[in-house]
Amino acid sequence: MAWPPFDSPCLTPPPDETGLGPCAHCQVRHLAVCSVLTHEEMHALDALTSTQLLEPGAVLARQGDPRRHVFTVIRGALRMVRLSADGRRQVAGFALPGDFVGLSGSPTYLHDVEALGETELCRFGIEAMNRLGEQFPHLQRKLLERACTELDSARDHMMALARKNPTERMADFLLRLSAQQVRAGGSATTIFLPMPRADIADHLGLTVETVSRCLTGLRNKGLIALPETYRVELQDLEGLEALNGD
Amino acid sequence: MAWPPFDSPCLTPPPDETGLGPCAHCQVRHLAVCSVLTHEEMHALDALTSTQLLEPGAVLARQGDPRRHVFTVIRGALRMVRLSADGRRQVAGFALPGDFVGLSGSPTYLHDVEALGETELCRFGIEAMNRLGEQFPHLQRKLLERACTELDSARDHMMALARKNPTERMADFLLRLSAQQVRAGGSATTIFLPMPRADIADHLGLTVETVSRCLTGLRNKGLIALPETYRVELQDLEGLEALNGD
DNA sequence: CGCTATCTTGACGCGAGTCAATAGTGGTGG
DNA sequence: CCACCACTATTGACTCGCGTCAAGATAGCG
Repeated sequence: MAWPPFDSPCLTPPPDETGLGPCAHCQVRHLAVCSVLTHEEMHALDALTSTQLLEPGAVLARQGDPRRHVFTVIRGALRMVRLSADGRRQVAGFALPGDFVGLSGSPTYLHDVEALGETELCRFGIEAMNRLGEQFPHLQRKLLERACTELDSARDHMMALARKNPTERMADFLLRLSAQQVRAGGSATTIFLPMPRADIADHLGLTVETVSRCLTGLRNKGLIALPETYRVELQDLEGLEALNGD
Repeated sequence: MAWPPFDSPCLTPPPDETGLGPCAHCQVRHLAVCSVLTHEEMHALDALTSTQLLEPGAVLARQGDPRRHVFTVIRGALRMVRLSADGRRQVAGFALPGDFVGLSGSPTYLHDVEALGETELCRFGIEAMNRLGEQFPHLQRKLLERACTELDSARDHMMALARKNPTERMADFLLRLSAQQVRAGGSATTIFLPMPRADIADHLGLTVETVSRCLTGLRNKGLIALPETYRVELQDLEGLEALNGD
């Protein structure tokens, strides 16, 4: 399988000469749930986490496997995929740097979790996570906040799937990616797509062909440019927002 | 507007002769998040809650209003409705007895919340709720669990909206209602629909006509019976599950 | 340089939306 | 008690947008 060429900045932590643990140097700490912990509290975290490096396409978790770990994405991207018995595919979402993966009430994973491009992440055991949550109520509070935010965006997406046409869904998707990139300190208008068209299609409840047609449609209207297959320039944010509707 | 005839059992709390507060007598305590609190802890709750009775169609919250309260449904049912600028409508979900309404990260309500039939609920201020969460970490933990469960079911529903045909969505919906009723101690096969067809349609991303056609289709296949407009008999659970797919 | 996988573009058909008519249901007032 | 009205649900006929199928274009990789 061919993968989108990844250009994530290489964020190797600097050598530790401060006596602080690796978590204190974490490149995505300001984005991650761990941001609520003090330096001392993070020492407890250091003992419970390990970083993990995934090759493009590597499978982190398989739908149905016992759910033993949760993750924070440090670099790269993940996709969460559900496959039904008859082969229908749905991408529940993508996780970018700073995102927390694993908020679920199920004892087993409900999605395959796969790396898009080379991806680095931070792994916690679920048990450890729960103990940590009881130990540090503000961490649990932060997790609740995250869960609530994700609920809001899941409901937004339900609205899109239920009531928006393909072009509107595409605009919605691009704007969400843009916002996510801005939060991570990136550009609002130059978007890098870490996933192939098929993933976008399965995320938006469309086919690859329709995704392609929508993109060229938006290009022909002058709302976006497509300098490369995996890069989108948002040329008219207001136009896109108007399209997106509400 | 005409409303489905409600037949919720009348669950007036018995007179208090035990010295315990009203929360201890709550009819849905075993279903609600409050179930994790001890009798003593519930005294703190008694001081912060008030029950509220809504007429059919009453509006509890309006999309865009500042989000000041959260709720537990005691009797009846609520719908959460989002309306876009151009009038497209989506019902994000229904809340039945025991359900907690208000998990969100937004400072304003993202949905209209409206009563289906006469509905009784328990109201908490958000501030009070947050303080209570810090005071009782196991309550916050329970809220996190709820949020995670809701996330799972939101993602299930995303899969349905993105990849299932109308009949499959209908089967999925009926089975979810059935499961919800079982949890509340009701029958698995005799389902009461507290909402009109338009709400089902807007929940499943369909039109009223399609909902109607799907129901008669399922009836003609012998999977369900429709003794009344607002009552469904599930006559072949396995058949429905097979239809639902995955 | 050719192989393979992805993306794009085109032609066609079908399933669900739209529009319209009919049937049912509950509420009200004569 | 029944007639009427307003509203919801059901059913039918038609339309069209998106999925399906098929053919090229493009790009990464050996």
